[in-house]
Amino acid sequence: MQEKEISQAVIRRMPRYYRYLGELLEDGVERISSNDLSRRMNVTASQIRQDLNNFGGFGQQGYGYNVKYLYEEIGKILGLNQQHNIIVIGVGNLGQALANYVKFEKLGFVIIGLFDVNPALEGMSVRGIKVRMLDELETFCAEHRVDIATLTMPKEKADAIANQLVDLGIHAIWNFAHVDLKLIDRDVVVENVHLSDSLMQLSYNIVKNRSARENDN
Amino acid sequence: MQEKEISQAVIRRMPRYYRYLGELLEDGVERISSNDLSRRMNVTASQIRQDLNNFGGFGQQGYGYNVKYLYEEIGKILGLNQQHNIIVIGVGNLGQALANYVKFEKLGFVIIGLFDVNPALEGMSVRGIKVRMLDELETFCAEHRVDIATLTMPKEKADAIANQLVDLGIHAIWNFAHVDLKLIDRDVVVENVHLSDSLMQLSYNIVKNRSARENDN
DNA sequence: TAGATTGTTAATCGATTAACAATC
DNA sequence: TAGATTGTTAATCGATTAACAATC
Repeated sequence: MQEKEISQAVIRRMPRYYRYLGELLEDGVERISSNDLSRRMNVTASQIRQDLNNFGGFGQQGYGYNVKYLYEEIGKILGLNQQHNIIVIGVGNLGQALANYVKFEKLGFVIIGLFDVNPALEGMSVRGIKVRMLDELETFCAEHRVDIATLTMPKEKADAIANQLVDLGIHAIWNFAHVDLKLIDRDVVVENVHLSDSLMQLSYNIVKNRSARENDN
Repeated sequence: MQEKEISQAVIRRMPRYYRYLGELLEDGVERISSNDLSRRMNVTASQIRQDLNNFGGFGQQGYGYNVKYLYEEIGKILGLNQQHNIIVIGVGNLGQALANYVKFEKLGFVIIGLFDVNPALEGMSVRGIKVRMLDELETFCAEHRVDIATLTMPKEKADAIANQLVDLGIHAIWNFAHVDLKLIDRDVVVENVHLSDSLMQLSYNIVKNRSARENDN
C-alpha cells in the first residue's frame, strides 16, 4: 500500500515546527492555534495547517493544537523516537566538531564510531569515542548497527567510500564532502551539507543587498 | 531602477552549476550544451537554460556554452570576484573547524578574526588567526572591513550578538546557532545552517526508506 | 448556544517543463 | 546550406494561500 508521497518542501519545514513547539513547551505554553504559531514563525496559518494535515489531524476545532502532543507527534514523524547510530568517516576538524556536538544525542543521534586513514590519529579519542582506522570499517559494521554514515573526508575519496558503505549495509549518508555522490541504483538516502554552497548563496545576497542599499542613496 | 527579483530557488542552484563547470574546466572541456550538462547534473536542460537566462544569454545557438566563460560569469553572479572578509563568533569546535577550512579562501572568503568570551582561549591562534575577546569586537570592526559574521556560539547569545553586529555595520550573518535570529527591521542578510534540521530531514527519509524496503519483501 | 479554530476544498500563484522560432 | 542548440514563449505541474463548512 503506497501512501501518498509527502514533498521534501514540507519535510524541510518540519524540524522548524519541532523547534518552535519545543520552545513553547519549555515556556509552559499548553495550546497554540495555527494563527498564533504563524505569527511567531512568520509563515501563513494556512501553510501550517496544510503541512500538519499531510500527516493527520493533530488539532481540534475551536481549540487549536496541544503543544506537547503536537511536539511529540512531529518528533515521531521525524523519526526522533528511535535511536540513530552514526559513524563519522574523516576525523579532521569538522569530523571532530561533529563528534563533540552533544546536542545531537538529545535528538537520538548517537555517534558510535570515528574512522580515518591517518595513522597519526590511531589511538586518539574524541569525547570518549575511539578513532579507528578505515580498514576496521567492515568488522565494525558487522558488529554494530550503523544507521547513518557521515562523510567529512576530502571529496576525492567520497564516492569510493560511500559505495563501500552501502555495500556494508548502510542506507543513509550525511554528506559534507563537496561533491554529489555517485550512487547509481543504490538503496540509500543522502542528505548533503554543502557549506561552500551556503556561503555562495549568502555572498549573492550580500552583493544584491549592497547594491539595493546604494541605489537608495 | 528595480531589476526583476530572482527567486532563491534559482540562486540555490547556482553554486551547483558553478561546481560542475569547475570540474569540466579542470577536465579541459571547452564547451557544453545544456543537454549534456543536464544529463551530468540530473536536471532538465530546460531548467538550466531558464536559470541562466535570468542573468543574461551566456550561450550561443548551435554551439552551446563556453565552459570557462560561463564558469567565470556564474562566479561573478555569486560575488566570487570579490573578497569577503569573515569573522567567527564562537571559537568552539565548529568555529575552529571553519577557521581551519582553507577551501573557503579559494572562493574569496577570508577569515580575518575569531572571537569568543572564554578567557581560556585568549592568546590562542587558529591557522595563524588570533582569538580575540568579544569586547574587542567594536574596535576590530572599526579597523577592519567585515563582510560576514559567522555565528557558532550557543543559541542563547545569538540574538544579542547578531543585533550588536548589525549595529557595528555588518550586513551579513552566516548563522550556525540553532535559532531563527530576531533581527526586526534590520538591514542584514542571513544564511542559516541548521545542522540538526538537516539531520532530522535525513532521519525522516531513513524511516520512510526503511518502511518502503520492508514493504518490498 | 456562540465563538473559535480546525480540516479541507477551491483559487491563485510561482516554478518547472515542453515546444519551437530564432540564429549561430 | 543543414544541423545544432540557444533564448523565450506557452503549457503544465505543484506548492501556497484563501475561503469556508464542519465541529469542538
